Amino acid sequence: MRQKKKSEFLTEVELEFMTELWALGAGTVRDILTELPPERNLAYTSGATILRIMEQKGFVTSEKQGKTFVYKPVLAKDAYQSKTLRNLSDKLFDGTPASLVARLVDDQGMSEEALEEIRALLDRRLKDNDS
Amino acid sequence: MRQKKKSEFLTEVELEFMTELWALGAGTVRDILTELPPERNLAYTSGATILRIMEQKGFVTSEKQGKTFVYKPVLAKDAYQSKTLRNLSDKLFDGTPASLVARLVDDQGMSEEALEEIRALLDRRLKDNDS
DNA sequence: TTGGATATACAAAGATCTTAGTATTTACTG
DNA sequence: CAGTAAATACTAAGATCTTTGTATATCCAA
Repeated sequence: MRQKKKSEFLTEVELEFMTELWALGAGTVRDILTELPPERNLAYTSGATILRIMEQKGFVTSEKQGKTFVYKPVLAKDAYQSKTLRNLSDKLFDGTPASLVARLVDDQGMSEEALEEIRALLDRRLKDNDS
Repeated sequence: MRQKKKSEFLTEVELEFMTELWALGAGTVRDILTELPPERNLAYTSGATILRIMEQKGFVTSEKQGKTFVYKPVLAKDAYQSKTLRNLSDKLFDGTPASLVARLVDDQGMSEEALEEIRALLDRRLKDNDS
């Protein structure tokens, strides 16, 4: 018997839509379709269906303004990023976030500034924990 | 018309199998099923099907030993980790890996040890860049 | 107030994913 | 050499994902 799996993570297309919603703060089907790249020719009804499903799954809420639904993300982008990283760390990095960073730092073209920035962030964070 | 999309990334179950293959170096259907958690009651034929599909997709190669196929990852775990991080960075972190690390480090669920480890990693990397 | 444009509701087609069953092949063992 | 255990090959059911069409509702302007 298959479990009715609670979909915790956004699908490819859902992430595409959510990214626009996060940027806009909130928006209608039309708003989002307008933001998508022009070569992404998606029928209006497709967009509407995607958002309706996202609402069913609990990723967004909607509020009717006139005849139109305005959709809003339930989870802030930050929170979803964290959640995703935790999952990735568990599934692909043996649950040790340090190894994830190691991989990133090893082969990503990260600028020295970026590295310094992150170290500063870590220093601040570790100091906070001490206090 | 839907594009025949080349599946670049492992699905959930494929990752589960590939994780065992990476740990084993190489293995048969039986090997992998043995490594899976006991509560994961998967029929033998299911495992065989999954690996056959993974081979079709180019994730593994096989070599027959006696009557049995031995499967081997095409991509090393390191390489797949990198690929995944690049994708995640693009799709969810505006293409800036630094913001990915920042989010990870900000995450409350992270132990002090892990943070120290990451800082050490950055220190080492920054020192290397100086030299 | 009625016609047109735009939005929603619903059904569903076709793809992929996950899982397993049935039939066939293969190798060993008595 | 025949029988059995185990592997492979193939088919397919049922779930989810992506996309769209059709029907209906809603608002605004002439």
